[in-house]
Amino acid sequence: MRYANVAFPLSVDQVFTYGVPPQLDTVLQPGVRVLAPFRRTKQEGVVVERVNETDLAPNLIKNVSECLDETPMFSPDMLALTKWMADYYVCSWGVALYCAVPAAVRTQKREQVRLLPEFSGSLGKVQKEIVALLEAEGELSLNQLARRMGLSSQDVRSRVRRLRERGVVETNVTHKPKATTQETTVAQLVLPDVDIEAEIVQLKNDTGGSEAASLQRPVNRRHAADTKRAEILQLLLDEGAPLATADLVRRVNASASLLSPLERRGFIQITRAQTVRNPLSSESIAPTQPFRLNPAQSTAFAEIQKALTEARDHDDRDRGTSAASQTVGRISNPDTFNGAKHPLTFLLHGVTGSGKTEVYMQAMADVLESGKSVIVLVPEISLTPQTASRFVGRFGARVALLHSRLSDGERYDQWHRIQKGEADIVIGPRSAIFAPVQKLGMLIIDEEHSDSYKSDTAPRYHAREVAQKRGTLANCPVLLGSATPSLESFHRTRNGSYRLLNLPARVFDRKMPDVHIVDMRNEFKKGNRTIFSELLRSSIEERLVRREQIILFLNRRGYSTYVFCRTCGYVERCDNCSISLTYHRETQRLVCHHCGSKRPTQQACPQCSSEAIRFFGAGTEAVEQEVHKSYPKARVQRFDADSTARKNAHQRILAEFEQQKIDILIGTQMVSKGLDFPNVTLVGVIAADTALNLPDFRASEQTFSLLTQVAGRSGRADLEGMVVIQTYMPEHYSIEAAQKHDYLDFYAQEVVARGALRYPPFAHVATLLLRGKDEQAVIDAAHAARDQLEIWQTDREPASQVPEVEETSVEILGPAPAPLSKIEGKFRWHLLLRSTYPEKIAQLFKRFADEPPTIIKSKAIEFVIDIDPTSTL
DNA sequence: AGCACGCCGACT
DNA sequence: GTCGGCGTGCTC
Repeated sequence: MRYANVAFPLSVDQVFTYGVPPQLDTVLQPGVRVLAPFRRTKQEGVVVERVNETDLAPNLIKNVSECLDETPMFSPDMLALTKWMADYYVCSWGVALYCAVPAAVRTQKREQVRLLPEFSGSLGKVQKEIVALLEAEGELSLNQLARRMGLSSQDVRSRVRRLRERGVVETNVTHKPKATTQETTVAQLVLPDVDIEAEIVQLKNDTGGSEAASLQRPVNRRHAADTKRAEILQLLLDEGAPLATADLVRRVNASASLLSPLERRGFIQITRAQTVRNPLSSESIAPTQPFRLNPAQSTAFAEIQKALTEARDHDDRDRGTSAASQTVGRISNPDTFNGAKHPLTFLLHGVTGSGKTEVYMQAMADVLESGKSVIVLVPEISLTPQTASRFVGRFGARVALLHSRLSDGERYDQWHRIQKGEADIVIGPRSAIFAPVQKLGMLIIDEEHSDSYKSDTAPRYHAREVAQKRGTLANCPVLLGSATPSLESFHRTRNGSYRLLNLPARVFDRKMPDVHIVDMRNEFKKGNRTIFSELLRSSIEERLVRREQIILFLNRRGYSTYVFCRTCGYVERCDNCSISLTYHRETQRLVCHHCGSKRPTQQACPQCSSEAIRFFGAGTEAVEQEVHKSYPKARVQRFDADSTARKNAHQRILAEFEQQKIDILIGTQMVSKGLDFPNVTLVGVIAADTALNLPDFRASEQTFSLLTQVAGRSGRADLEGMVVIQTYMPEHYSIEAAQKHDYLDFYAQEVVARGALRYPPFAHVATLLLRGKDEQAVIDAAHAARDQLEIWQTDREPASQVPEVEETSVEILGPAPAPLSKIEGKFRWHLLLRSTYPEKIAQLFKRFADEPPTIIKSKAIEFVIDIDPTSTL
């Protein structure tokens, strides 16, 4: 194979053909990252295939300059997976590849600028500034120059280019990896244990002087040092392995200067060694044993186990055929991933508290036993120490935990640990679906309905769909779990593409909490103008008396959701976004929850100077205040993005709640998932219908799911739980179904609504969002986009027409202003595409991305393609 | 996506 | 004749 095709993370979906220098021939396997000459510079990309033929004229072909990996960073499966993503979600292969890898493994380009000895002639003002800076600092990178001068990097680049042409400066481009393996100094024992023990005794005896001796300070100090030395040796002895010196001195609380005498005297050796930055190693977590499964859990587990065994047998039979090579480049319908050939996806539908995690863990143990690995996805929000410790407690150091708080270095090390097979369980958020495990035995997605599995940047993939594809490629089962499955997933159990497993009851026969619906219209009629209904009030009082704990849920941060002038009707709005500002009492600021901009509150109306400015719409801060007012002695804590902003605040609050130092926890979404506190017997939902009123086709599903999840926090142990849901729409089916804990009832009603409107799961939808600062240009672009798509849609060449596919196989709706019509100063319009053939939508969008209407470029309009969006706001 | 190129008006 | 600023189009 003479050439290597390289994909770059550019927006153009195209591979580039390079020559292979002889010394790189063996190492340039598909999947390795390379540096290759690209335009004037070098660019990092990925070899996706080796080929013998090319249409290109030989003189146009350049050679790959450098190979960045000894072994491929992407396995054949991962190449196939990312290719599928590129086709399905409409992005370039290169972008999909780099989305599957942590940013920390990417090389970073730096362009250093250096002054040449002599230069003459006149220079422009900016150029003189550049020269002056370089004279002062010697050498600077382009980015540093840009920052120091407050210019855009393009501006600096063009200045530097001219300086370079005139021989004033020279530049030098380097490509360095962002994170690399870390080396630390470690200490290790070099003498046999007995000798060390003898020395420890020796050192201790020296210090064993009389009390009087301690009055003599120099002696005392030396003795203290000897004690520390003894401790150091003891620690190394106990550890039985080399220990980082930094760790060592920290743990015995000694100075590092004590080490070198020990080395000089030949007891220890101090060397540099590669270390793995493992964020788990410092935590000690109590091991847990498998529980005895109840009948429903056993049945579910048995089914999964059967599939695991079948997958294994299947593997043994077909070893050698690569699933990857068969599927590269084909667009697949997610509904057909698991055709008759691999009926491998399970939906574990278990009510809250039914012990889904235990089923996962026993299935995981089964996979590990066969020498394979498992990826477990959990929603980012529930990636807390509480979740982690459940898995770490069972599987210990085999777990690699990927979470957003990892440093680049930690992420890099975890990634390599997984790749080398040192960790065979990966737990992480949606991006963990790309973890480079070699022998994948199972994929688990907990809380599969969670919208955190949908990426909000290009490519806007859904981890559940990617998991389907990855499972098919690796021939391994996919296990989805939820108390409130997404409509799509449950629908697939009905049409036979998923297998349904049920856990209908809580473990240990615990009862589901009693859910009470309070119609807030009646409270208003009765003259109750406070946030709490009478029922919620009395229920809170009961719990406080009984010393049981309470969670109050409200899906809004801050104090009030809008600020309104009663005289003239003025509402405080964000200048950059089309939403009202939220008043935050704690910081005394009006905050935009979309762009984060803040401004001080006014005493009088900015428009009419009236002082009748009032706050409306309660947020968590208002609930907190109300609780303080009504129950001054209760210990209250808010748990939202504001109160957990500081480092570790998240963990600290949960720990205090667990230790019952907090009576009432007031929270947003953050309290809805995964929290498991036995003493919580009351959950109050302050306003159930905030989400219901959003103009979004998933509003009912969101509401049902949220209510069910929040309600599930109550009565998880021996104490019976109660839930109070306050609403203005008590008759809505998503609220009624949540009251009855009846998912099937909700599904039955929602599926009818979706069918009538041809929304998922009955059709695939996709959106094209156009945004820009010039409102008229955005509107024009949206219409141009619509017209263009319409033409391509009806104008297909006859050859490509499949008889049974109707001419209008893709419906194009809109354009219309997006419900959030302006965000961060950009106006937003969108189109909705709908079809039962997702590949048709992808084809249209692919063409749109390749040849967008001219107005998009000329008027600086950005466009965003979202396939299978989770919301259309 | 970068990033260089080339064009045009402003200024020396 | 140069500099600064910006739109245009290509990348093996």
